[in-house]
This record gives sequence, structure tokens and C-alpha cells, in this order.
Amino acid sequence: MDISEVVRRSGLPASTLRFYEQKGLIASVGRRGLHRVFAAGVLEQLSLIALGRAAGFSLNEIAAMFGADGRPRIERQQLLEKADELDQSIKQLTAMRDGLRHAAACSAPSHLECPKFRRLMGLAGAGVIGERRNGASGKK
Amino acid sequence: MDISEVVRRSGLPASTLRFYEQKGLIASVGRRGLHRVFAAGVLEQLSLIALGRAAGFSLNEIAAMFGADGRPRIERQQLLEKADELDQSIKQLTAMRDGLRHAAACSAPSHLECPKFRRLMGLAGAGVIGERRNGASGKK
DNA sequence: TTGCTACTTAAAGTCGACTTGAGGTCAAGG
DNA sequence: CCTTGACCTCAAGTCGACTTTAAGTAGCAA
Repeated sequence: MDISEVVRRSGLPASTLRFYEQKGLIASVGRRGLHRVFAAGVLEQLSLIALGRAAGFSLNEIAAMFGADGRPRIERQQLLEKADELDQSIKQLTAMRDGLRHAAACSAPSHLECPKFRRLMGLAGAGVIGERRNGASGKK
Repeated sequence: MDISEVVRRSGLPASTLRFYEQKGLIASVGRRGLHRVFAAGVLEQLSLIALGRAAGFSLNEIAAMFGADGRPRIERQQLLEKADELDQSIKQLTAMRDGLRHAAACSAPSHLECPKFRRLMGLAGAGVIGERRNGASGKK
């Protein structure tokens, strides 16, 4: 496959693919002239990367977890630690989501007057929700 | 309250408070000499901002939802949309967690060949490629 | 062979959310 | 009276994840 086919089948722009290659997240199997040639497996690697990104991992973290060949690289123990971290995040996000749904349904005149909403604010304010890097949910 | 007290009670650095003020997210009630003076309510505003950030809103979105006076006017519809987005994030995180646990348990040479793993990647590939969500994985 | 066009590179630019740095002001304590 | 230090402003820097740009090259059709 040349890069245009990977673009077509992955939906990612070529610049991103080159960027990922440069970062060591994927690898081309060679060149035809100047042009990169990719193995079919790169599509699965890209899915894996998308999964990791969607799960909140940075590219560096993903690169640390999987080699350019897409195979897990780190110790079992570390994988399990990551999984436990994710459990924490899941709990927090679930609390967050429930809080938001409650706030949307709550009949209090202002969210500030709803005890549940205030408790949620307390959680966020106390840093329980965790630190996020990034931002920009892409909308708008 | 002067800024140092807000720093102490909110846990945020003064630079962030000044930045937020500049962005119109909070306002000082005036000055004592050079020094900003904040009303007590600013702490609640900051909690609200932290809550919004934790829920994935950008500072601009938050600024649009709450006036510079800090009076919240959150649209219920928007809260529900955010809750749905969080549901997506939770699904991704759960998939990733299960994937990591599986990778730790399954020592097959290529996880890409494992049906379980492929199903996980399908989740990421199905409609979510390109959308970056912040999962609050923290850590680094 | 010519020439189009898709590809290549390295470097710089963008965006959000802050942080850092340089240089300035002022009330209070020694 | 002078120094200290907490605060101030404005500009520039940082970080992650890309995108854009400028300039060059090569595979393929005519």
C-alpha cells in the first residue's frame, strides 16, 4: 500500500501518518522510489493507536506501550497498573456523567442550589477528578 | 480576599487566576492599591470552572455558559450532550482497560491475531477515529 | 522526452491552557 | 529612610498533537 491508500482506508491525513512514523508509532516496510510503502497491518496499528488515544493516552504513552510493530512492549505488571489507572478514571468519569445527568434533570432553580450538583463541584474543586492535559473537545 | 488567599483556598496558582480573569472567567471586585480584591464567591466560580473542565468543556465554552459575573446558566441540553460524550469516553476507557488486562494475560506473539483484541480495535475504529476525547488519564 | 501530480523533506506555524521572566510599584518593618 | 517582598503588567515561552508551507523528486501517461 502506498500512503494514499492508507489515507483512504484509515481516514487519517498523510501528514499525520508521516508524523506517527516519525514518532515511531508506525513504520513503513520500505520505499518505492521516494514513496513510502506500508504493510496492510498498519491499519490495525492505527486502530490500536486510535483506541489508545480515545482512552486518553498520549502518543508517547502509546509509543511506550507498543512498538512500531504494534506488539505490546511492556511488562505485564505495568499493563496491569495501566489498567488499574483506567479503572480510576472510569470511576471518576462515571461519577461525572451521573452528576451531569442529575443536573440536567434536577428541578432546583439554579444548579448552584442543588446539593448533588454542589457535591459534584466539590469533587472537581478538590481535584478528585484528576488532572487533564489537553482540552479542546473538538466541538464548536 | 486578596489573591494569596484565593490561591491558598483554591489550590490554583496566582498566574492561573490572573489568566482566568483576563479570559473573563472570573472578576475581581476591585483593587486595594495595586492588589486585586476578590469576593468570596470566586471560590465557587472556580469550582464550577474546574467542574466544567473536568467534564470536557473548554475555557471558551465555560466563558460562554457563565457570564463574567459568574452566574451560571447551563443549558440542560448541553449537559446531556456532555453526559453522552462521557458515556463514549467511558466505553473507550473500559475497552482499553480490558485490552490491557487481556494483553497481560494472553502471551500470544501477536495480539493483533487475537479475536478479543480485534473486537476492541473495532470499537475504536467504529466511528470514533479522529475524535479525540480527553479521558483524564492524568499521569505522565 | 516532457510534464503532471502525488509524493518527499525539514522547518515553522497553530491552538489551548497555562507558566515563566523581566522589570515595576507600594505598604510595612527594621 | 531604606529595604523587603508580595503583588503588579506585558511579553514570550512551553507542551502535545498536529498542520502548513516551501522547495525538491520521481513514477507514470502521452
